Amino acid sequence: MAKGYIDLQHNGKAEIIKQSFIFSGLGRDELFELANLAIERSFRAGEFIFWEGDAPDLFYIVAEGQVKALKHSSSGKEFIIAFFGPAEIFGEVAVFENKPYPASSQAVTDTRVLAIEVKDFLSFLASHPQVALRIINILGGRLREAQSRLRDFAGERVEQRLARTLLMLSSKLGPTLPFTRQEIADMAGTTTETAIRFMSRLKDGGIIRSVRGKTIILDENKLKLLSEGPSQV
Amino acid sequence: MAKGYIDLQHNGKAEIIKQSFIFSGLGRDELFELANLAIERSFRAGEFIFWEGDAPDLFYIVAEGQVKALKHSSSGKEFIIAFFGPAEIFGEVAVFENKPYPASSQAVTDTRVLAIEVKDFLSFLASHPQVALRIINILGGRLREAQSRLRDFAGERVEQRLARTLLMLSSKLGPTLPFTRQEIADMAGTTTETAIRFMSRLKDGGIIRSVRGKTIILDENKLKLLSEGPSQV
DNA sequence: GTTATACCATGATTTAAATCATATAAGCGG
DNA sequence: CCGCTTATATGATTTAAATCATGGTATAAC
Repeated sequence: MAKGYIDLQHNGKAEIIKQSFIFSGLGRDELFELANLAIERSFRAGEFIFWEGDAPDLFYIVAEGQVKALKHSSSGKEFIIAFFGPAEIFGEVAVFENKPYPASSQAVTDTRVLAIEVKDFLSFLASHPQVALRIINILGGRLREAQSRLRDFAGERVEQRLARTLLMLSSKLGPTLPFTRQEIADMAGTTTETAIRFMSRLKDGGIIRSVRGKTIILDENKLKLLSEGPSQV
Repeated sequence: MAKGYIDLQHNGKAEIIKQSFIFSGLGRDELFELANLAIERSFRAGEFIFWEGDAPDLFYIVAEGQVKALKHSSSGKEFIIAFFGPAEIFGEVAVFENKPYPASSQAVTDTRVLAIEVKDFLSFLASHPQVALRIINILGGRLREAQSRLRDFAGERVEQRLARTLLMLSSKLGPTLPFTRQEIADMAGTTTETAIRFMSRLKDGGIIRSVRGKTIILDENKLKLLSEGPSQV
């Protein structure tokens, strides 16, 4: 096989790996080392990458597309933990504890991911402590946000939860949010109808504009006021 | 100061540090190095160790007593994220991101803690990668549990949430739980009255026995059945 | 181009849990 | 030992959000 061809393939994976926060400080040789370990996989929109409860044998990075992590209640109701875009790691909670994946991961759009065998990844980590520190940073951020959402679910009304969900999504993705009302409802822990009513009020108030399956936030400051809870006069 | 006296003091701190999961693999010299860095502080029951939003300058380990991490809703309602007992680290979410503490920490009982300056701790981490891997393990476990609770809050009824809260506490502390109905309610995201009604039903059903401020779980299997959600006939 | 499905929308009704009210008992502090 | 505070308990009422029902439109699939 022509060397040029191999290098191109490796260069593609290395480029994605380099964009990932936890690896962005690595040198060229280390990036290629990881690229050698990484397998690329493709999934159609709607396909599951792994299921909650599966054995955690692979560590994942999104190369292209969008992935959501989700759990189900005892009655089958879907709850969306997070969305992941290009260069983001996912499935990481299970991997370091050697316990089953705590959530399922599903491709929202047609998606390509890089997968690294856990044993290979842990070996790599052992000799690259700066990557471990980056992972601590990522996990800390995710734990901070999870705690914030827990507090919201325990003690805030549904419209605050919805407003905060929109703000969190826009801080991550920008003002254009590619989500249906049902997906927004599943992240905020409410029903589709409740999310529809709330979003309609935002449209009427000039806070958002939306077309089917996509929401554009026009007035983030008003949304922030809504997220702060009932006004205390 | 007599050397024997210094060693006794160091040995006390080193002993606590050694019991902490993240440090349990360290050698004697490393434990003493950390003990040198650690400051001991005492708090009376009810005192706050730090507040949500404070700058994250210290990393903490419980030496003796019990600490709770808590947040407040926009209406001031208290939500308990977790309890920490001897040898457990806390305040760690903020420290690795250099962002404010996301929750307050309060001594539940009279409590002694060890505090390490963040800059000293990060230096220590940089040269002890096995500690970083342990921290990843701890953060992963906490994130897994936070995601599970998020799913519960979003989609389960209050009695499932209460039953799961009791099961989670007992898996950590054993069958005797030193919590009031209000503390259990604050962890499960409900009101004190709702928790009281639920616990009274458990008493009537022979599942628990309780005395003021303390609950003993008698039948964990029945509690598990209750936690599984409404029976689907 | 047509049909089916998914998404958005609105209204009416139900319900789980919160809220409010009140009472009793246990434990702590002086 | 007494008084006060906190914790547990029960009942009635309210309410926020879920549920159910129905309809319209846009988009995708055939």
